[in-house]
Amino acid sequence: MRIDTKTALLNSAERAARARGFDGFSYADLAEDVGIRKASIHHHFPTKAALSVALMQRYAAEIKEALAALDATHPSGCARLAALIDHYRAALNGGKTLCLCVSFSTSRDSLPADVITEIRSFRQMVIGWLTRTFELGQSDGTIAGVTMPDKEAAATLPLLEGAQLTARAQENLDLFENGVQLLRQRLANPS
Amino acid sequence: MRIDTKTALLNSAERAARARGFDGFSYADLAEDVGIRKASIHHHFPTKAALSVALMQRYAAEIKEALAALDATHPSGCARLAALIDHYRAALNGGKTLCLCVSFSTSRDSLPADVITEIRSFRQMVIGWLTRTFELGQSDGTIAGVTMPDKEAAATLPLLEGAQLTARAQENLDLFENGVQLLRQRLANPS
DNA sequence: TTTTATCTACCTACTACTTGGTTGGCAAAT
DNA sequence: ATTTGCCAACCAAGTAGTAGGTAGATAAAA
Repeated sequence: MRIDTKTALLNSAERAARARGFDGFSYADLAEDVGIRKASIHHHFPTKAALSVALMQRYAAEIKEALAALDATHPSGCARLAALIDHYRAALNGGKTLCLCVSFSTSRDSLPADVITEIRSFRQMVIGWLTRTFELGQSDGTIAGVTMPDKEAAATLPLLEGAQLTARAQENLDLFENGVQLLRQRLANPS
Repeated sequence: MRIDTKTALLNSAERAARARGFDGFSYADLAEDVGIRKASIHHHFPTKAALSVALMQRYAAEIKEALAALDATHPSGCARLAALIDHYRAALNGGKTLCLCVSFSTSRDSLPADVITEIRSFRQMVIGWLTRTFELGQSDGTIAGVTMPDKEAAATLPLLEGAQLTARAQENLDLFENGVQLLRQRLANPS
């Protein structure tokens, strides 16, 4: 099944951005990857800034769906949290890529204001989800030691992102696991 | 007092790298900042890769000294940890810069292998220091809830780094504080 | 002390690409 | 007929770097 060029470009750009950051890839990289001329990309994305907006919006929509799916398929707080940890681990692609939000954050000065706003919304959304998850884990007793779910959430997202960074720098998933080990140990019995 | 050009270049490059990442600044930026011709920079740093090595080595040496100074001036576990948290907060420069290690991590594909190795050593050094700090905090009773100092350390560095990322993306120090709030609450009475 | 040689650190001019983008055109699909 | 999506050709600015040269400082020799 052939996908449309615009989607192929978004996929290619996302891989590149998550591996090398916004300043680390160019339209020439995408052109080669997708198999069209560099100038043709402008038909779909007139500027690199526009591309970054599209990337971030798509990424946020996708994780929104993913979080909803986690809610639907995991009944307990601990199971949900474990699933999110695994989601962040999987986003590493064996240590080759980061979450888009993370990779964009260090080159935020190169990004349009819209994307900075989207990044903020993205993090707020995930922290909101984490807050509810810690609340659930507190009430169903499957996450140990939760006294302030909102503060747990506010600490957990930077932990996941920082652990991604470490693992990405060394291309080593064990380093992600080292970072989240204590958190995993608080989970009753994720299933 | 005039500093030597090489040091001025390192200072300029460090500011730029910590603000915009390795791929986000060029020799032209440094030339303008320091006030010499771009081509002259090659006299001091033959390649951008060599510059990155020098930057990382200097940064690691500086934080090594900083950690030793924290040890000397803060007798309790909680005081030391609080001081490190403040160090990472101060490295944000009001939200304008990141720790060099963090800013380099997302563009690690652009960096020489030596720097990747240095980044790993840097993080190990900080985690080692954190481990000893949590051990101290456990034995002197000034950090609450420490059962496994090494695992605490392994979680704390990514938390600090992730919290930096969040604050940098939005240029808002409150977001750093939100991330480390729970950790701060475990500190008895830092002084 | 003066002169000479060497070193350091800068310069100009240049290289070979590379970057994100513009423009006009054409072929295929609708 | 119109729209979509690609092309080639091009643009101006930018990238990391090379090479030869010069001025000033410093050290060594006369």
